[in-house]
Amino acid sequence: MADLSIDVVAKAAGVHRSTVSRAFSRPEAVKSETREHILRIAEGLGYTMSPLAQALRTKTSTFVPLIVPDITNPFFAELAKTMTQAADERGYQLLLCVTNGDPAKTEGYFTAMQAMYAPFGIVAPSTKVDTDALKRFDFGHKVVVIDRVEGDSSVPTVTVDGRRGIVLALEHLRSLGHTSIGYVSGISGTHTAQDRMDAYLELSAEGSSTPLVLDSGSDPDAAARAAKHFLEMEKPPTAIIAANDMVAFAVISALGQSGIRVPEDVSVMGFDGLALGARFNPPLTTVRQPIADMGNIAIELAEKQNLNGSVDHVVLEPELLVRASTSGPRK
Amino acid sequence: MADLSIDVVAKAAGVHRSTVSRAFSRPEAVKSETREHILRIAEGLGYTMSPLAQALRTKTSTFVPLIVPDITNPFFAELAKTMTQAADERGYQLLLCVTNGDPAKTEGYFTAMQAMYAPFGIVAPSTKVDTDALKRFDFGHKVVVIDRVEGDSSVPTVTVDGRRGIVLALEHLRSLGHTSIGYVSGISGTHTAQDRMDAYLELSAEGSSTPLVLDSGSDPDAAARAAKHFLEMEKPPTAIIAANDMVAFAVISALGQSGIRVPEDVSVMGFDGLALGARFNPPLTTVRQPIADMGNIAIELAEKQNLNGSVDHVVLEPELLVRASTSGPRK
DNA sequence: TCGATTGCTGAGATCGGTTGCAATAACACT
DNA sequence: AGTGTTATTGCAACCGATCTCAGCAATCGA
Repeated sequence: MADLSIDVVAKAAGVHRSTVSRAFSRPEAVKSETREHILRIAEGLGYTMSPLAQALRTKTSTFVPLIVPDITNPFFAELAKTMTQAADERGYQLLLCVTNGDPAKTEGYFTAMQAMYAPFGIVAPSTKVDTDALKRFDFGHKVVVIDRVEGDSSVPTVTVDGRRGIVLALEHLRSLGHTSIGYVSGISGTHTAQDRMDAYLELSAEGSSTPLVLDSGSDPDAAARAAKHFLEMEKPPTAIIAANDMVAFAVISALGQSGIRVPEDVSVMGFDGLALGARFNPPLTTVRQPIADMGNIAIELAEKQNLNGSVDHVVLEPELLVRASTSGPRK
Repeated sequence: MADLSIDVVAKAAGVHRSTVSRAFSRPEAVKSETREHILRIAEGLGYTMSPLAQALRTKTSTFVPLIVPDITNPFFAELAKTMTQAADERGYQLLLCVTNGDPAKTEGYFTAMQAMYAPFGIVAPSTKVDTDALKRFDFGHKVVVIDRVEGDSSVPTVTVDGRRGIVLALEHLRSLGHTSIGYVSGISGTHTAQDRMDAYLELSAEGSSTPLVLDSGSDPDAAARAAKHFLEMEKPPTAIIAANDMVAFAVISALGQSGIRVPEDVSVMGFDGLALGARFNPPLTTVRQPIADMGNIAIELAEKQNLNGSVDHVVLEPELLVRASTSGPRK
C-alpha cells in the first residue's frame, strides 16, 4: 500500500485529478460512466480520500469534539457511547476530549478543534458554563451545551427537566408512604445539579415535611459523611434522594457498611438511570434521563445552528424507573 | 480572529514564512533574536500552527487512537482516562474510538487513523486479536495490543498476569477457609479472559476441591443465570470468583435479589480493581490490575517500536485488593 | 445552419505548513 | 586581503485534496 493520492487514481483512470475529486464529493457533476469507472478503479486500489487534505482545503471537517470532565463517570460514558453512534450515523467522527475539570484543558481542546475545522462541538460541563468565556473563542459560538446555561444565552442547550425529575422522585416516595425524605447532593456546580437541589428544597417543604440535606460536598467522601450524618440522627429520614446515581451508589455502599439495608431500613433513589444501576445491589430505583436522546438532539441542535443560526434550548422529560432500592418505610 | 496563517505571522514579523516555520518546529535553526521576535508576534496574534497542514506535509501527526469495544465498560473507561493523561504528557492527542465490538468499525478506524498519519495506535480488544488481520493494514504494524496475542506475534502487547491474579484470589479465599470456590466467567473471548478461566480450572483442582463454573455466557443475563444455578445447588460453593469486576457486580446484585447476602452467605471476588468497586455494596474484594501502568507502558512500547522496531511483550503483576465482599465461609 | 446554452473535463491556484537548496552574511584563519 | 566555513534566511516545490475558470463538444431553438 504505497502512497495513494488522488493523482495516482487519476492517472490509473486516465482522467484529471479534479475529476476524481468530483467523482467522490460531487457525484452529480460528473458523467455517470466516468464516475463509475473512477470509483471502480479507486475501489480496486483501496483508495480513500485524505480527510486531512480535505479539511485543509475546505476548511471544514467531520470531527466533532465531545468535551467531558471525566469519562470514568458512567453518565458521561453513556453519553459518549450514544453520541459516537449518533455522530457517525450523520457522518461525523466523534472525538472524545477529557478535561478532568481543568478549564485550561477545555480551552486547549477548543483551539485544537478550531484548528481542525470541526464544524461544531458538544460540551458536557462539570461546572457552570461561562458562556462569555466560550464566546471568546471563534469556536465558542459553535457549541452546544448539555446543561442549562445562565441568562438568555446564545448557546444552544439540551437538558432534562430536573425539577420534574424531583417531582417524580418525591411522588414515588410519597406514594410508598414516606414523609421524611432526605437529599444528598454529590458533586458539581452545574446548573442541572443546582436545579435538582433547588427543586428538592422547594418541593419537599410542601406538606408537613421539612427539607433535609444530608451532605452537599462534592468530594469522594461526601457520601460517607452523609451516611455518618444519617446514622447520628435520632430520627433519620425513611428515604433518601441522591443527586445522581453515582452518589446513590456511594450512599448505599456507605450505609451498607454500617449495617443499614436498602430498602429495608431506608429507601434510596438515584437520578440518571445509568445502565449500571440495574446491576447494583439492590438494583437502583431512579429517575431516568433520556441520555440517548440528549446525544442525538445535541447534534441536531448543532447542525441546525450551523445551518440557519437558530439557537434552541431543548428540555427533555425525565422518567421514573422503579427498581428495587425503594419500598414502603420501615414501620 | 480572522484567518491566521503562517504567512500572516511572517508578514507581521517581517520574515519569510519558512523562517516562522523553523522558529516553531526547529528552534535551533534560527537565530535566537529572530526566533524570539517571531514567537512574540505569534503570541500576540494568538497564532498556533495548523496540525492539519503539518500532518499533511510531514506525514506524521500526534493523534493516537485508542480503540476500545465499549466505553461504558468502566475498565475501558479507566484505561481511557489514564491513557489520555499519559498521551498528552508525551505530546500526543488521544482519540477514543469505540467499536461496539464491530470488527468492521475497527477496520474503519484503522484506515482513518492511517489517513491521519497517526504514529501508532492502541487496541484494547474484546475478542482474540487476529494479528494477521491487523497486518493487512499498513497501519497494523504500528499497533500495541492490551491483551495477550496468539503465537510469536510481532505486535507489542501489555497484559497483566491473569494466572497470577487467580492464584492471589484463590490464596485469599483459601486463607479465609473456603474450600468450595465457584467461578463465573462473564463476557469475552480475549486471551486475558481465557487465561483467567484456564488458571481457575487448573488451580482450583488442586487439593480436594473440584472446579465449578457457574456460568460462562457472555450475555447480560449470564450473571442472573449463574445466580440461579447457585440457588439450585444443594451444596453451593461458599465463595465465587468472577472473571471481572462488572461480572462480580452483576452476580452480587442477582444473588441479592434472591436474598443471598455477600459476604455473609457467600464471598464474591472480582477481577480488575475498578474504582467503582469501592462504592459497591458491599465494597468489592478484587484483584487489581495496574491500569494506569498499562496505559503508560502501552504508549512507551509503541514509541519504542516506532524508534527501533523492537517488539516487547510486557506482563504486569496483579495485586490483591481486599475490601468487604469476602469473609470466612458461613459455618 | 448558426449562435447560444448546457454538460463535462482539464488547468492551475490555493489551503497552511515543511524542507532541500541556494544566496548572503558573518566569522575564522593563513 | 583572500578564501574557506558556518550560521541564517529566502525561494520554491510539495503534501493531497478542492474549486473557479476556461475549453470543448453536444444539444437546442429558430
